[in-house]
Amino acid sequence: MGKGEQTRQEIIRRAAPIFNQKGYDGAALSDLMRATGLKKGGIYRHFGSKQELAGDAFDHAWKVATDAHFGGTEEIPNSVDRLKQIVRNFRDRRTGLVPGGCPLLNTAIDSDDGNRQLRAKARQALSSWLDRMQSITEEGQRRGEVRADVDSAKLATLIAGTLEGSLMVSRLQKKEEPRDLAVRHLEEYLETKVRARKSKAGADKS
Amino acid sequence: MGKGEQTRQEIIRRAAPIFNQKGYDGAALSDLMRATGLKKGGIYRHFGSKQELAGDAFDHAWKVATDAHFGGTEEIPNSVDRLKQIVRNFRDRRTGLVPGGCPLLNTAIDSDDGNRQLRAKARQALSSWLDRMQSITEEGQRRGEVRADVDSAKLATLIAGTLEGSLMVSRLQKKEEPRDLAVRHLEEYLETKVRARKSKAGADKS
DNA sequence: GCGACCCGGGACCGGTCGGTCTCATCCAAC
DNA sequence: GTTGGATGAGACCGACCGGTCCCGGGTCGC
Repeated sequence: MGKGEQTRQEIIRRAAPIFNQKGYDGAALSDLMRATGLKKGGIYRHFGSKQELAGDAFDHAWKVATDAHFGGTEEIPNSVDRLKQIVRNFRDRRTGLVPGGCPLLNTAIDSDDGNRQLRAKARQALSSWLDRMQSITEEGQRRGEVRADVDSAKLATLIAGTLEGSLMVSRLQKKEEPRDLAVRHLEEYLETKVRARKSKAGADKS
Repeated sequence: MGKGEQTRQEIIRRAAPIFNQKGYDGAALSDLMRATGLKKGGIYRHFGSKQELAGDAFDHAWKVATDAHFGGTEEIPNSVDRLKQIVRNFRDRRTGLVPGGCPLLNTAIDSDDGNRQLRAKARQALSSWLDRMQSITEEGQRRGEVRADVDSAKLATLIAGTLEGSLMVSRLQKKEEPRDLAVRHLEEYLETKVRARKSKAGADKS
């Protein structure tokens, strides 16, 4: 990686919190200049536009977040346990994330008017998140760990929505309780409505 | 109501969708001028600052929303039924609302950095919303319609968080399904975990 | 019919926005 | 040591920002 690419990555790393905290319009070039220590010329050498930089910054923030939430859960053998761990990570693994709250939530609201590119990125991020959870659920169904009557897409949507909503409430109240509450609620839901019962015979159809 | 006050209200009505869709910074005076048909002088005669107008616009949007969601539910005698109706209204009563999505969600994210005044308004709106749902729950407990072991504050927070999160997902996906999903989920939750069982004797402690 | 006042138009202000361009400097290859 | 591309500084641009102010006109009460 040459020096140019190195600088580019550094700009992205420094700019991501600004965009995540202030939104696209709120993040002025002057803010980005202060955060990076570069002047306009220095920044625009590496990015064709503010939009391009914002897009890369979102990708970075989202990658950091998903790595934190999914990382290390591949080793959990049981699908339901894995989903529960992912949900818990949402509450417990907050350090190292890009400051400013969930990039998806922020960008979704921020790009609700206009900003096509950012909106597309947010949509893609959401659907890839849902896909991952859906896949885990479906694998669990194949292995008999998840009830056959669970709709994997709906489950993923319910989890994502509940987590994101509680996150907004938590941020607004500056309290951790709402997030914790949502996590516990989803844990119980996963345990009682998603996990296949062990004892009862003939629960699945083969 | 004199002409001045009439104009003031008209400005608020016209400005509310702009702020709700574009956010505080995104709503330029030029946008507000176009929406109201007035020039700067005409607007600034009635409001001391953009902040003041934005605050009034938020109050208006929030009032419209809460009226839509709570309106008419006072007549429902059973508390659990009333909560269920409020939840359903969140999905069904979309017409007449200020365009741009939930003002609380938008303003909470929008004011996450800086903007103290708007943030305070969002916090107040949330807590008043929670309070109303909490009061309904507690009245239900007094009347034996709601289980005694339900934590009314936590229930209210869970409902609000779940609804808001699903709303964000719905808006991002431009689909109604996530919102419908959250409503159904909460309905079931209210029915199975909140409503007091009729049959079993000695369920409460007196 | 007159005077006071309420109202809105629109020129004007300093500041900041995103973006462009030129040029000095740095560093590495030869 | 020389040269050439990579790099970043910073002046500059037109547009637009929120906000102020004054003035003309309409509208009241009297």
